[in-house]
Amino acid sequence: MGALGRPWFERDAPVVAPELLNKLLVAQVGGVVCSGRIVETEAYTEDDPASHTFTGRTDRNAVMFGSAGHLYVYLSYGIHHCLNVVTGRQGDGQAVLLRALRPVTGLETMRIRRNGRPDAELANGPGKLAQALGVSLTQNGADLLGPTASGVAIIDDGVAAPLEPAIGPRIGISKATATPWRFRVPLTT
DNA sequence: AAAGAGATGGTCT
DNA sequence: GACCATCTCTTTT
Repeated sequence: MGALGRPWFERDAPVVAPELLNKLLVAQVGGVVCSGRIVETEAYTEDDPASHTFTGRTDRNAVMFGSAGHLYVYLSYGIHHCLNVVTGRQGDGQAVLLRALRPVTGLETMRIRRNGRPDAELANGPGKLAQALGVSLTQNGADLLGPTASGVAIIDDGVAAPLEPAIGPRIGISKATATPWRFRVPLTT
């Protein structure tokens, strides 16, 4: 139980992505605390054609070039928000996209935010989990390691990352589609 | 069960 | 003006 140190994140995204599995993402928005266990991630690096940072630093992706352990939020398709954890050394331009959570606390609020959708569909996608937690561009750049000062944090509650995560190609991209940088917690029996 | 299309807006060429 | 790190609803097998 406890916080992860910043050095823990100062490694390449493809290394951090599988290790983020089973960590808790906690968000306090509007006085309500919601949390979920991270069950699917994707890695994006600076020399990766599918990454927002591939063509260099811009206003939008500036956070990705910042220090590790911060939250990079962007608007996807003009409708949804997607949450990323910045990794690597300062100036690197790497991040891990959080693709799915298993809801742990704040289910009632999540159901409302997700418009009464079935529990299985509360946070089983990158846009869905952002909506369920109530996180949007307001939290872009938030420090995920501080004592909840930002309202969003990643916590290690002692559940280890899976020894053999399911690995596959990333989803929803048109470049570098063969790179196997998507990681999932294996289906439990 | 699978495939298709519309929504919707910031970012970049 | 094109392109999306998506989601949901509708239409078609």
